[in-house]
Amino acid sequence: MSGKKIKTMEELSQLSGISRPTLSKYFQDPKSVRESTKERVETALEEYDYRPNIFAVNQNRKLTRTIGILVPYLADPFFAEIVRMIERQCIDAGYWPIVFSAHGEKEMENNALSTLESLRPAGALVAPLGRGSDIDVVQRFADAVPTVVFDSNVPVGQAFVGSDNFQSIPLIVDYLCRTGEPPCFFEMPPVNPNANKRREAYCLAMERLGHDPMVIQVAGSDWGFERIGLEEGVRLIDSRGLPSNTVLCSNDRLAIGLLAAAYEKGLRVGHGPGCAMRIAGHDDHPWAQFTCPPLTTVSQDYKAIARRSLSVLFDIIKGENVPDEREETLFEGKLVLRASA
Amino acid sequence: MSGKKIKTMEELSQLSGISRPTLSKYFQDPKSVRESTKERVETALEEYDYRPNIFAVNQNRKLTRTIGILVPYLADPFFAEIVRMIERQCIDAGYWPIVFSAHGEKEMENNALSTLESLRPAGALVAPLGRGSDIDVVQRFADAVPTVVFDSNVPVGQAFVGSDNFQSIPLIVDYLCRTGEPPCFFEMPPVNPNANKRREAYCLAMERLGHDPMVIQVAGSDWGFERIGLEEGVRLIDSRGLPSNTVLCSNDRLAIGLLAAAYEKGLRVGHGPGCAMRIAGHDDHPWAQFTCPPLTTVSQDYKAIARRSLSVLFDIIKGENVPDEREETLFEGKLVLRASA
DNA sequence: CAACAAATTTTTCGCGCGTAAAATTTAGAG
DNA sequence: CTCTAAATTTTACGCGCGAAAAATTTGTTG
Repeated sequence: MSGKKIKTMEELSQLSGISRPTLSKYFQDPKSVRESTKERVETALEEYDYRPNIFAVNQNRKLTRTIGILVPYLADPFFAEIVRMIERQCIDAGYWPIVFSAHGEKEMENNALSTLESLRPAGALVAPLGRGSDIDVVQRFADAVPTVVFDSNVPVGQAFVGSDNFQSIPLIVDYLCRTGEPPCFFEMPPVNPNANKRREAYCLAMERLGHDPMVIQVAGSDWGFERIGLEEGVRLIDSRGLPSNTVLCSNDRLAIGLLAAAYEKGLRVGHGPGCAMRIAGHDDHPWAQFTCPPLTTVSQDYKAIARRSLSVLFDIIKGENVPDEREETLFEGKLVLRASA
Repeated sequence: MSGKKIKTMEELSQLSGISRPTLSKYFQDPKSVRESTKERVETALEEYDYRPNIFAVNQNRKLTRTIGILVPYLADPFFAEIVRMIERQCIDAGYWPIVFSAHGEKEMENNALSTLESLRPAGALVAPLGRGSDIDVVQRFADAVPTVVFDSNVPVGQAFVGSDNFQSIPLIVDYLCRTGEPPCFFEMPPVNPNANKRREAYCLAMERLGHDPMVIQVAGSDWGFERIGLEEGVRLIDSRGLPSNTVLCSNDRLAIGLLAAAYEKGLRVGHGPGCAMRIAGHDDHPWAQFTCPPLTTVSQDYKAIARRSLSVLFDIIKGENVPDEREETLFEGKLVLRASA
C-alpha cells in the first residue's frame, strides 16, 4: 500500500481502471455493485488513500446522510449521555451525526437550526429549549426537515419521544408517601414543558392519595440547576420554609444542589434513623449514584429514548410506517431506590 | 418582507440587481464591498430568505471557516464546559465550530480525525485521548490541518495549551501537608499524559517536603472515573489499604467517587473535628462545588485555556506570530479551598 | 452456442458558488 | 467638467461529484 493520497474519484478511476460512475455507486452503497467489482475497488482503496469530497457529495446528492442533533444544553449530563448514544447509533446505521447545542439560549438555538437546515440533513433529532424556544422557528425547521422531537414535547415535528411524567412522578410520590411523610415538590425553573408536567403530575398524585400538594417554586430561569438547588435550599432551610421533611425535586440536578444545601446546614439526609430529611430526584442522571447519600430517583430510559427516536426518524426518512398524525412515544420510568429517600 | 425562500445567489442577484460575484464578495466579508452596496444587499436580505449553500461554498473556497474541535469524552463535565466556551468564541470570531467526541475510544478518535480532515477545516483544536491515541494518526492529521492540542499534551501539532501540573499539584500537596497528615495519591487510570505528570508532580512535591510519596494505583483504563473512585475506594477502606487519612485524587471525578465510598463506609470527610479523612481533587469540575462536603481542589482556568487555544490557533491560521517551534502554554492552577480537605 | 438480463462504461449535463481577468461604472478630487 | 483609483459588473472557467440515458460488456440460463 503506497498510501498515496488521491484527491478525486477521477484519479482513482484511472488508477484502478474502474469507471468513475461505478466508483460513485460503490461509495453510495458498496452492495450496489457486483461483488467482483466491489473487491477491486476495495483493493484499490487499500493501495491509495482516498475519501470522496464531502462537500461535493452533499452538494449533488438529493438526500444527504447527515443527521442533525440539537440539544438545549450539552453540559447537562442527561444530554451528554443521550447524545453519546444517539451518535453511536447513527454511525452504526451509516449516517453522519452532527451535534449542536443551544447552550441554553434562544438565539443560539435559532442559529443552530438555521445552520442545520442549510446542511440539508436527512433528518433531525431535536430537543428544544422548550419555553425558551421560538416555536415558529422550530416549526419552520420541522417543515423543511424530517424532525423527531425528544425530551421536551413542544408540539412540532412528525413525532415525539420522551418520558411519561404522568407515570414516573406518581411512582415516586407513591413510594415516598408509603414510606414516610408525603413529599413537597421542589420545582425546577420552568425552562420546558417537562417542568410543568412534572408539577401537574405531582399535584395529581398527591390528591389521589388524599394529600395536599405542596409546591415550592424557585427563582431563576437558567440551566444552572445545581446552583439554584443549593441557594434556594439554603434559603428554605434557614427560613424553615420547607413544608415537609421529604422533598421531591423535579430533576436530579436540582436534587444534587439541595443535597449540598442540606449538608451545608448539617441536615442528615436519608430514610434511616437520625435523618432529618429525605430527598428524591427524577431522571437518574449519570451522577445520581455518586452523590452523598446516593440519590433515590426515577430513571429515564436513556437508551430506549435514543434508540426509539432514531428508529422513528429512520422510518420517516425511508417513508416506512409513517403515521398519519404526530406520534408520541412515552417511556415509563423505573424507581431507583438508593439511600437519600 | 416577503420571506420568500431563495435558493441560489443567482436568483438573489436577479431580484436585487446586484451582480453575483459582488454578492459572493459580500458573503465572504460584508466589509469588502462598498457601504452603499452593503446596504442594498442587506435590504434585499431582509426581503428574501437566503443563505449561501454551505457545500458549494466550502467546495470552492481555498480555505473554509470551519474549526474542528475534538475531545476525548464529551460527557465529562470538564470537556463539556470547555467546549461550550470554545464554541461560543469561535462563533463570535466568525468561524463555524464543529464538535466531535471520541467517546473514550481510539477507533472513534481516528474516525473523527478522518472525517474532520475531509472537512478541510481552517484549523483544529484537539484534546487527544492520550495514551489511547494512535499517535501516528493524530500526527498525520496535524500535518494536514493547523492544529492546537489542548489538555492532553501529546507531542503533536503546532502548539499546546493546558495546565501546569507541576505547579498545581505542589500547590495542593503543600496545603495538605501544612494542615494535616501528608496525602497519599489516588491515581486515575493513566488514560493520558496528565495522569502520569500529576503522579510525578505529587512524588516530587512530597519528597521536597521530606515525605515519602504514597501512590495508589487503580485498575481500569476507561473514563468512568466516578465508578472507579467509588469501587476502589470501598475496597481500600474495607481493607484498610489507605496509607494516609488524607487522599489527593488526580482529578475531581475520581474524588467524587471516593467521596461516595467514604459516605458509604460511614467515614466523615473534611478537616474539622470528628472527620475521619480528607479528600482533595484536581480540576475544579463544574460539580465540585456541589459535592458533600464541597470539594477542595485546584482549579484549571477553563476560560483561559479556551481563549488561549483559540487565539493561538487563529494566529497560526492567519500566519501571524507563528513561533518556530512547538509552543507550549501552561496555565497555573489556583487553590480552591472548600470543606473536604 | 445463442439469448437475455444485469452490471458496467461512456457520455453528457448540472449543482451553486469561488475566482480571475477584462470591461465598465462610480465616487471623489481637482 | 475631467481625471483617476476604487468598486463593480461581465465573462468565463473550474471545483468534484451525482444522475440519467445510451452503449457496451459480463455472467447466467437454457
